[in-house]
Amino acid sequence: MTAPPVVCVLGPTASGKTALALELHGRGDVDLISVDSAMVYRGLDIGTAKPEPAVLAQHPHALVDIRDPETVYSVADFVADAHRLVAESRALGRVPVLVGGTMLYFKRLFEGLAELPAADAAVRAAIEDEAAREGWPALHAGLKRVDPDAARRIAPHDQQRIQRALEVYRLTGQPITTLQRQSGGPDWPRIDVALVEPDRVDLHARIGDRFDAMMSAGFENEVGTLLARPGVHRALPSLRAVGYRQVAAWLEGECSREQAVADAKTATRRLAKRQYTWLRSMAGLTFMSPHDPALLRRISTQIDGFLSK
RNA sequence: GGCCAGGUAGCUCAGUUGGUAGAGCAGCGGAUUGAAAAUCCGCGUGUCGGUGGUUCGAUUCCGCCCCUGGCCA
Repeated sequence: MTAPPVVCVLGPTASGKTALALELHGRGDVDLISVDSAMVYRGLDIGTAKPEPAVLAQHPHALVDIRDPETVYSVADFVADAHRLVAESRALGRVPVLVGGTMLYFKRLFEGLAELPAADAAVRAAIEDEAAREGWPALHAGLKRVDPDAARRIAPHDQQRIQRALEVYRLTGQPITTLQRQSGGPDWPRIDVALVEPDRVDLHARIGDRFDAMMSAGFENEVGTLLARPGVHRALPSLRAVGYRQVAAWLEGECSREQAVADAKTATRRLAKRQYTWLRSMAGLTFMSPHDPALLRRISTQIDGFLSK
């Protein structure tokens, strides 16, 4: 018997991925695995467009609600979790369906993640301290001395990447560029689908309407509840997610509600734009429209083709 | 109907003493290896309301028309 293929459904925010996932799950031999850096957090529900608990009970999604919002989930955590879940699923002869919009997670899952040290809070704090005094371009210049290749591809104000590269160098004594060479992806047979709304204007309209609906559904209370947790603060990845960041700014008096709503919609549109950029850069994707009436059948036929081989 | 103020990028506006125009926001393109819904890099996208006139040349000056807002009737 051939091992089942791995189905990957990638799509920008508000593109209809969840609806497709639920339909695919109806096949019966499918295990859903979420690829979403925000849905991993418990308590981030409305703002992440997470399916209702009743829906999740009927159509279980792995990697949803697996972390508290005061913790950090990383691409390395995801890659490890996804490998384990995919292996478990295929060992049972079932079809793993990875669905989501966090393109970096897909990219690193497909191409492999180098063996690098995990984030180190103390080292990061030290680097941030230096940046506050000298500015990121100064740290970038320092990076240039130990890892010229990294400095060349990282911009002088790209604080996140400068910080990571310096962190890895301080922890290992080796340039991140050298360490990143060792990586390779799994050799699963894959069916990769990019679910993309053909008209960006329509997507923008949907994003606006969806955020308004989130506000009507009590999104500000959700953010308020999160902020009330003792360990939660706005610098956390969970609270920096689109929508959460803008509403938190309003709730803490930095802007009006109206401004927060407008900013949240803008941030969502920009997120979608970056997701389109990822999709265009990734090879081997089959682009499909969420409006395609034969969408489910087309994917299902491909899965059956693999299974009958 | 009369008077006044406006009409310049998707929006809010600046500007050109006459040489076809630029900011902010929005938008678009790109990068992406343990925070990625993050973090960065790049790009003005325009019948200067319309139409005649003056001029070598009009978005700019003049006439008429249209539209918007305000005041007076």
